[in-house]
Amino acid sequence: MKLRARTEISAQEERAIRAVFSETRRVGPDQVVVRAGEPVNVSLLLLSGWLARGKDLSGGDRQMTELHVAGDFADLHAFTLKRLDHDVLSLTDCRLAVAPHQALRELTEKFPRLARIYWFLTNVDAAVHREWALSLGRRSALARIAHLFCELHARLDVVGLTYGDSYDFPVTQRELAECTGLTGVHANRTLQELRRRGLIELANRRLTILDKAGLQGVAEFDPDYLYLERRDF
Amino acid sequence: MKLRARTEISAQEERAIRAVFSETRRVGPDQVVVRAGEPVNVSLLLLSGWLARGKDLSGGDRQMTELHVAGDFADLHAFTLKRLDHDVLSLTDCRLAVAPHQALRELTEKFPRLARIYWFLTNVDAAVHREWALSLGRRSALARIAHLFCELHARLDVVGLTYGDSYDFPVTQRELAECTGLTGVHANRTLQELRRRGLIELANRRLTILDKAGLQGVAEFDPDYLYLERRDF
DNA sequence: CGAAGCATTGAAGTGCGTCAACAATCGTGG
DNA sequence: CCACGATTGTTGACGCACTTCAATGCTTCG
Repeated sequence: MKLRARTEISAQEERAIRAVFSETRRVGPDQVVVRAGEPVNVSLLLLSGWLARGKDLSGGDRQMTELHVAGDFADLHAFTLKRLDHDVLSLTDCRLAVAPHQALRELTEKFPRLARIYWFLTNVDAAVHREWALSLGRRSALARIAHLFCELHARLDVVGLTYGDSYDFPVTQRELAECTGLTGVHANRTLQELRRRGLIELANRRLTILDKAGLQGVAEFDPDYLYLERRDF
Repeated sequence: MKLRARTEISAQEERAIRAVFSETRRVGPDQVVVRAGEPVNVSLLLLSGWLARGKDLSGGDRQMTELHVAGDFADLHAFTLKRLDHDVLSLTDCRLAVAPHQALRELTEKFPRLARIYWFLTNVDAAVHREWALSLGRRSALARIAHLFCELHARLDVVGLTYGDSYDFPVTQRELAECTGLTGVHANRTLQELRRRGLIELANRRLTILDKAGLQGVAEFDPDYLYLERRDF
């Protein structure tokens, strides 16, 4: 569904893609799904739930580098890297489809177009990293959180997980702070400021964007970096 | 040279790679080499000089997302993305080799192994982005700059551009600040603190690491994220 | 040689961090 | 179904790392 939002996938390609996944796996919340540094020979497609990628410093501080939702190939880059420089963490219960690298290698050799599509997906992840770097380096706390909420709405919309201007947001304030380079306390105060301005509602793990133009304005959000438009490969 | 530092390249592969580049181009310092959003159908291998990738906010603030040195394929990800979400900027005089995407496509279809190698290179760029996100989100100004100096030493070493513990560093303090999410003023003060601690020397666009263990300690630098080890593809 | 960019310094301000306490909610076992 | 501990969210007081503004000297280069 996520691929078809961007390009045509033939029946033959779809069969080949489905054949890559050897099994599905379930993990509970707050698990280390893949640990940094360990050799990996499979990649994980997230079917449901939320994952995060995060790097730790020795002092205990953690920086998330991306959030993943259903449809995301969470560690496809491990196909070429063979180990990860960060942990993959489950934020909720998750269902994962497992793609052995050997099968991915055969798929991409047989279907160079699919290789380009998967390569593209990892490059979009890199584009998300760059946008986060811009947030972390130059945006205020208010704009960082606003921007993240805009990004997630756009990405969840692709896979049909938005309900108008709202979506499930099962991320704790501490985790949100770990994404935005803030402390939990300040993330809390910033959320309250977003509420006070009438931009969002956030309660019971459900986020509603009350003023989309206002939120996007605060964030200077422009979805170009998500490369959502349809295209040839 | 950069590829051969990591893996074997056969004579046949080398010929095919060389044939991809159609021409070389020169640009002066402080030029926009590729502008965000514009369609691109070539990628640029940096032969000499320094490039940066940067994103701007409306207020005039700029965040660099990566620095590039000789041997780097500065916008290889454009091969799959077809436009960039950021500008590519020249910091110095640069020589660039131009790789048309059509030729890259033929190369990667004919040599799936080279496709994986190039895919790998873009994924290493993403790993650098993640490390920068960790710096921007969680490291102090001192650690951010120290970390960048460690990263550049490791990367320049691969292509033979270090002289022991020093290397040419033609980056202004303003540009350094744009990389590290600081103001120029604070980058200046932080550099002085690094000098005061006897960790570095920086003068005449030449950086010398006086205390490598000390600098790496301040930065919590671990080169694993650069994926420099030799490997099969 | 002059202008423009770059590096440096000082003084003052602020956005976010830290510490600490408490409230609300969740999850789990009895 | 309730009890209770643990996690999450909220609030206040205070501190500090970094920013802002402004001025001055230093390079660089046409």
